[in-house]
Amino acid sequence: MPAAGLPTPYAEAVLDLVARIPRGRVMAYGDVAAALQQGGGPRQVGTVMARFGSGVPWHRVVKADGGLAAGHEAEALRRHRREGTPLRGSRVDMRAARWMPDPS
DNA sequence: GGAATGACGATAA
DNA sequence: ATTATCGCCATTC
Repeated sequence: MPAAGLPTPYAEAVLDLVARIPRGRVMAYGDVAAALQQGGGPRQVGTVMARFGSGVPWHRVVKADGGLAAGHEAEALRRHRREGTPLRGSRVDMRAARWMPDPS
């Protein structure tokens, strides 16, 4: 596995947050962006995951409608079934599985 | 330093 | 349910 290019500070912030999403829960790309409280948006988070996501539980980051990560649907679905994420067919049940970090 | 890129999101049809 | 379009904005070219 070739090492990824140098992670930007923004990328590190994204990865830190994604790493603490609990088992069986998820965050939407836009949720991650909002929780960071520093610029950026859903697309920026997606770009970071595409480049540096290999080291974090990337399958716990989903689309706002519960859709799984583009290009890794099969893999993500398998992992969610294994860790008990609330699903509705091949989509995550956002109402039940959505997680936001504690404000502490 | 301007243009292109893209694990997205909301809305419209 | 699905496709099409537009807005968003850090990063890359």
